[in-house]
Amino acid sequence: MTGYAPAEAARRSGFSLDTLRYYEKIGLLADVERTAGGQRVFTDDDLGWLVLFRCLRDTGMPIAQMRRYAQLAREGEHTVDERRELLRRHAEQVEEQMRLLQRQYDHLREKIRFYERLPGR
Amino acid sequence: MTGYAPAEAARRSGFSLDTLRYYEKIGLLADVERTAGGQRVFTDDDLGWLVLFRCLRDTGMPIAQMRRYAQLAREGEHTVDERRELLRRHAEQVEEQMRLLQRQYDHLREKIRFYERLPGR
DNA sequence: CTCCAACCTGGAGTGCGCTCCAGGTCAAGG
DNA sequence: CCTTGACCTGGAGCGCACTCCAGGTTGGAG
Repeated sequence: MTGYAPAEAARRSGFSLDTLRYYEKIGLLADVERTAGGQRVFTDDDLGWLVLFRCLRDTGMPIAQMRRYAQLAREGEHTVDERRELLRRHAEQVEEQMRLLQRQYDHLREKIRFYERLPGR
Repeated sequence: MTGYAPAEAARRSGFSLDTLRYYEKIGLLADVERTAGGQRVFTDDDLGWLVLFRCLRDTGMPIAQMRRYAQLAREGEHTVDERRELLRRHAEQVEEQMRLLQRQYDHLREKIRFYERLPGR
């Protein structure tokens, strides 16, 4: 029964304390356990969710969509198809994002080459 | 002497009219020509800048830095070294961004594989 | 038991990059 | 000339994802 204090959860997940509270407030992270006194105790499961949120956030998924995913997961087994499809559609968008980024990176490198070939240094 | 009306410039650059005006207002795009009556006329040169801004924006450069670059370019030849370095530093950040995106994309694909391997469909 | 760093809440504030609006002006086709 | 759609300005507003704050509570070390 591992439990992490807020500061520890923040350190492990890379999110700030405020962000963890925010994620709970908007219903991304649900039912975070509390001590008798009301202080949060994060479980390994919570940490797992945070790792996923980081992945989705870093790949540009809007919070509303992450919330939808989390919501579906909470509804149980019968939503697995929808969850899988949601992730697949997102993955496609990430692929598009990567292609665009690569393309613009190539432009950028060419622009830099232009500067490097400039006469007089 | 090609000149483009605002709507045409927007179409060609992919930026909205409002964004074009905004870019001029904040000093990204300087000295856009006008008709006698005050309406903007975009040149091929302006369009070139817009293509660059799109590249930089799509690769995540903040507007303040784009403005700095544009400022340097306007100051003349003696800023080429600084401009090149600015672009190089940015390119490095884009590389880092691409690595992160790839890493998180891999996580995402693995998560999707998890769903695909799920027993019972 | 005391202390104090870490935690709590609700709500306001921030930064970014646009986007929209009202109320007027311009200019090209008919 | 007249119409009308594209354009102008200054400034307010928006959506997102946090981030910060005040004022109070908790809980483990000593």
